[in-house]
Amino acid sequence: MNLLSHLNGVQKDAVEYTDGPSMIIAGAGSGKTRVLTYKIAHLIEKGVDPFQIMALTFTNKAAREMKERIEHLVRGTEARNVWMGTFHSIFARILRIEAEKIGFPQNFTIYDTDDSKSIIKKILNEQQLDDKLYKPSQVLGRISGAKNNLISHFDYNNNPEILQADRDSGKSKLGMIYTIYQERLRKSSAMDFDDLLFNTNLLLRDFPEVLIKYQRRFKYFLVDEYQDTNYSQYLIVKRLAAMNENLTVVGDDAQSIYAFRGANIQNILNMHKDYPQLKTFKLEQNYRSTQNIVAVANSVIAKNKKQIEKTIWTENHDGEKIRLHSTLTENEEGSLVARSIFEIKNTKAVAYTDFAVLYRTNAQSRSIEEALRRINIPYRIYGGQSFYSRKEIKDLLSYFRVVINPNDEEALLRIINLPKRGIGQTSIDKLRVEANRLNISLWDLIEGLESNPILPRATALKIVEFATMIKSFRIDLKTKSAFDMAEHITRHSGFYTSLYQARDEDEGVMRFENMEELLSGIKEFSESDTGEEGENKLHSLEEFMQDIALHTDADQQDKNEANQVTLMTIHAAKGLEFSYVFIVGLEENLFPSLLSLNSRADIEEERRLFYVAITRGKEQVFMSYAESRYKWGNLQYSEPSRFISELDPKYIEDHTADKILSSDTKKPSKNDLFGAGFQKTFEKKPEPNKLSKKEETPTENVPSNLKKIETSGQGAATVNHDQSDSIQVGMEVYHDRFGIGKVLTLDGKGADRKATVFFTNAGTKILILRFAKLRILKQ
DNA sequence: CTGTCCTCACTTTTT
DNA sequence: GTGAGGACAG
Repeated sequence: MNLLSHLNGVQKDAVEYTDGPSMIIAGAGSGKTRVLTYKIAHLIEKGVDPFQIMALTFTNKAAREMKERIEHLVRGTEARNVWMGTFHSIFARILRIEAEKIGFPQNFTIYDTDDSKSIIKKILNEQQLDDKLYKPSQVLGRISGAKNNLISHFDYNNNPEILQADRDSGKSKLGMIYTIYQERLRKSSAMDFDDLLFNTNLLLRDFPEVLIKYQRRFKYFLVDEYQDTNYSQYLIVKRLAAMNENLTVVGDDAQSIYAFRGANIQNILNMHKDYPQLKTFKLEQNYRSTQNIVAVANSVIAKNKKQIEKTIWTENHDGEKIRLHSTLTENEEGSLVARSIFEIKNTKAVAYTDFAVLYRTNAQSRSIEEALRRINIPYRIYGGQSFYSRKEIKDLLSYFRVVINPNDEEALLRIINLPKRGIGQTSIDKLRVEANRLNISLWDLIEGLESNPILPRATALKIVEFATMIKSFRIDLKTKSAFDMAEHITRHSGFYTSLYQARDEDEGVMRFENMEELLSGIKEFSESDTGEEGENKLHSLEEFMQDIALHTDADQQDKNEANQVTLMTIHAAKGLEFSYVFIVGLEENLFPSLLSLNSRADIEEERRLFYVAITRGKEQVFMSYAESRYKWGNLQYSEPSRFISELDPKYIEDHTADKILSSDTKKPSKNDLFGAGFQKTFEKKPEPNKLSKKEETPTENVPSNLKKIETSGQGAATVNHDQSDSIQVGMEVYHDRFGIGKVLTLDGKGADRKATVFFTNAGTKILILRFAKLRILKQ
């Protein structure tokens, strides 16, 4: 196959430039993945052994998709031998091979963020530090930041500037926490995410023979999303590629959205310093989006000061303008989106998979979700609570973790009394203190408990029993298949029975099913024959578990890849594209996030995030904001995002005034998808509570332009002497206790009629009008 | 030791 | 509204 014929000029040049360092600056939608996959395919066609190619991606999903695409391009099954994966998974693999050199067992456990946080909490507790001052997530962030810049806990505690900074912020104990944290990890034979990269750097720095081994082994390196790499990742690549410098990095500074976790845009800006003979290719033609989308995206990103100069353009058609809408509440925003999807789907004959709803924070998914469910639109939420982070799954995985690595204290503590076996908190605390005192792992202590009676006989006996059970599981670890092993553990630990019996509880059935799903996933894994050499290789539980912590929800192969609308954060949407994209929650303090308002750099990152969101769209982009939204359980008033005013109005169709018109004059026209939505949402309960579910009338399910126009006049015709009946959204009212306020929403009927009112002095209150005796100040 | 009830803090974004 | 963690009774 002539690979190169599918590429444009620059793409072709970039693909053909195989020997030597190169950087591809790839604008959104410019065929970045295409170039990467074709380049790898091209290398293989040229005769490069796939085993000598290392391709690093940002997500597992990207790796998998790229692999599939290469397999389509290259004959045979060769392509699967490319070392392709995330930084974390590839180097975890290498670390397992070399673990002993840096003092870890080959079966070390990878701790996820929950595990890490849990350790931090324990340390804070033991050290009697206030967890309000030392917020676990912030402490972890600080440690993570240090590691990503290759500052060990030793370096940290010897760096006067860092220590001073910590003292200045009143958190002088951070260095100590870092040290203890690392000790705990080591005692548990565990590494956190950052350690995987940190320790890889140690390995390559301190063991020249290892460095040379991998430098010889890999001849070609390709790095995707290079703008999102941190210093630690940068240095790994630099070291490995140092021998022959066949390094290709692909990225777009305009899409750098992970600075918050240490990504360093300088990595891309400074490439030419490390590699003077660097060849740079700029992919500037966008093949994905319409003229309007590209233009509006360009107008947004132009507001950023710091960027590599480039001009993204497209030959695609103009397309529709970007539609901008506002609603009164987040629930109305949800309805608006749901209705629009419904109508576009029907008028344009497209699939649900062509739609995506993108938001800044996971918490925003709820209102969208409810609205979609209400009119029976199938959807899938990515991110948020992942399968692997559900309690029952974490519990069962903890069993497997302990069996594989009994030193894994986090896992051990999770299961030592699960199901209940009479080992309570008091005993566990005593054991932990004792283990710390002896400086041994918790497992080492309980394994030899008979000879160290620090607990009442009865309790000690129960613990010995538990330890014996774990030991018995360990016997078959190397000989049994992953599934046989997993099933054996699940049944003989009492875990299966306890979940089975709990099926009549609220979430019981789901838990049980989740457990079964995990087991069937393991079964699938056991029976797979993806081994590089020969099919009859036994797939062990150890193998299954080794990078499970690195899997996220988005990586799960979409089995029931039905026709579904996609809901995800903008971060999660990076690299994806959809015909119709809804960007919701464009409100100040939400997007841009409140926490980003401190510095220009942070705002610029938010803006890049906005840019990423817009450029996901192929055909049309919709934006919306809600004037009020629930935060921390109560209603908050919000203002439109500053980003909205940065959009070039030439490409915008502004509907933010619609709702005012819709209540009296405006009639929905045929293609006014949103207008109809407003008619309806206007007098619908904005807050779906228990009642709204069952009281839904059949008309609820028919989102149509034709309905309910007659009710749109709402209050205009109502003549009633009781003032509470004439209260309208937007009015200024007076309350005896709360003072002056503005009516945000109204819902309910008759005696139940309620108003959400924002009071200047008292905040937002929901009032039952029958009792509230509001007086109208201004219409 | 276990279960239940109450309080409170919580929201960025992810490997 | 939710989930984690503390207080307290059995």
